[in-house]
Amino acid sequence: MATTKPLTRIQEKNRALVLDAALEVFSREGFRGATLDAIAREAGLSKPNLLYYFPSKEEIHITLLEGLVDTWLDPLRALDEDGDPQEELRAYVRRKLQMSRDFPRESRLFAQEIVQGAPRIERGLSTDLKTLVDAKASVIARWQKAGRLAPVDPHHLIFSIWSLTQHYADFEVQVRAVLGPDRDPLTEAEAFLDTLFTRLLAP
Amino acid sequence: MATTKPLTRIQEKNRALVLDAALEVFSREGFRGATLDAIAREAGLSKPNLLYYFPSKEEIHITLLEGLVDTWLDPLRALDEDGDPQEELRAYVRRKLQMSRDFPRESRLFAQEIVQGAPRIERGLSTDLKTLVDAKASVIARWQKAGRLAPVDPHHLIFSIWSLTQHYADFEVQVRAVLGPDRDPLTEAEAFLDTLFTRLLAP
DNA sequence: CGTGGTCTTGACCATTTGGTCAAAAAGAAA
DNA sequence: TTTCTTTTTGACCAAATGGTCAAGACCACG
Repeated sequence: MATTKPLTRIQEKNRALVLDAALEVFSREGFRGATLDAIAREAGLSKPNLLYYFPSKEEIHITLLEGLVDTWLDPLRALDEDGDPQEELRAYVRRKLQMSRDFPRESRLFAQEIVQGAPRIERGLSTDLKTLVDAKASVIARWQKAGRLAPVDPHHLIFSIWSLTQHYADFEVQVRAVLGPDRDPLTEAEAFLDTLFTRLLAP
Repeated sequence: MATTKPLTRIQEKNRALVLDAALEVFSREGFRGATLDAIAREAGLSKPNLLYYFPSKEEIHITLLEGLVDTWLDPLRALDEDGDPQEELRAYVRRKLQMSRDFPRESRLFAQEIVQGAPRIERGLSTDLKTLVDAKASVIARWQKAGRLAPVDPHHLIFSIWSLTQHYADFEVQVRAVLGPDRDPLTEAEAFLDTLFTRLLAP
C-alpha cells in the first residue's frame, strides 16, 4: 500500500497550484488539448518543475477527477429519507444548481470525461456511483410507495436532475448565446426548475 | 461566392467516407484527440489521400459541424403553432429523443464543441440558433397567453428539452453504468419524459 | 489506343509535445 | 558556517502529428 509520506508546506502549496491550473486548462481544452506547457504557464511554474510534483500529465488528470467524483456526489448523499420528500428533492436540485454556479470548470471537466466514454474513471462509475444512486433511488421508491411523491421512475428522476442542472454549466456558451447578454441564466433556472419539480413531484 | 464545382462520383463517395470516419473519431476522441492517421485508418484511406479531399483537419471538423447544426434544429423547426400545444411539445421531445437514439455520435460531437466554448461555431450560435429559438419561444408564449399551456419560461422550457433528451446520448456511459446492463435507457426515458412534460405543461 | 485529367501513395519535413537529466539554487538543520 | 535535502530550471530528446510533394496508378473519352 502507498505509505503516503507527509507533504512539505511547499509541496502542499504547489500541488494545489498545479491542480487548479490543470482544472482551468483541462476543462477549457480537454485532456488531449491541454498541454503541460499551458498548465505550467497557468500555474506559474516551469514545466520540469511541474513534473517534479506530478509524474505525468495523466496523473494530474486522474488526481483531479478522483477528487471530483466525491464532491460531485455530496449533494445526493445529503438527500435525507427522514425529511419531507418533495422538499428534499427540490433542495437537491438547488444544491446541484449551486454547484453549476460555483464550480463550472469542475462540471465541464467531468462532462468531457463522460462524453468521451469515461476512459479514466470507469471504476468509480460502476461501483461508487451506482451504489449511491441505487440506494437513493430506493429511498425515493419508498417515498412513492407511501404516496408522498408522484410515481415516476427514481433513476430517471435523478438523471433529470443531473441533466437539467449541469446543462447550465456545461452548455453555458449555448445558453448565453440564446438568452442574450442581459439575462441571468442561473437565477432564472432556479425559478424554472423549482416550478418544474414542484409539478413533477406532487403525488 | 464559392462557385462550387460539381463533384465526381469518386469525390462524392470518398468525401462521405471521410466525414463518416471523422464523425466516429472526433466524437470519440474530441478534436485534439483525433489524429489524421486515425481518421484515415477508419475511412480506409491513406493520410495523403484523405488530405486530397479536405485541405486540413480543421476543415473536416468545420464541414461536419456545419452540416450538423441544421439537422440539429430540424425537430424544433417542425414545432407547429397551429397544432395542439401540449402535443406539439411532447412530439418535439420524442423527436429529440429519437435523435439521441439514432445519432449519438452527432450529439456527442456537438456537445463537446459546446462544452469547450464552441470555438468553431460561434457564428451559428448567436445568429441561426438564437433566431430560431426566439421565434419558437414566442409561439410558446402565445400558447401560454391563450391559457393552453402552463406559464413556464419558454426559453428554459426549450433548454430543458435539450438537456433531458441529449443527456441520454451524451452521458450514455454514465446512464448505462447506473442502470446496469439489463435496462434500456432510451425506452424508459420516453415514458419518463412523456410523464414529466405532461405534468409540466398542463395549464 | 493515347492522352489529359483524376486519384493515390511512399517518403519526407517542421513543429509540437510529453518527459528526462544534470546541475544550480534555495531551504533546513547543525 | 557547513552540510544535507528539497526545489527549480535550461538544455535536450524521442515520438507523435499535421501537412507537403513528386511520382506513379487509374480512368474517361476522343
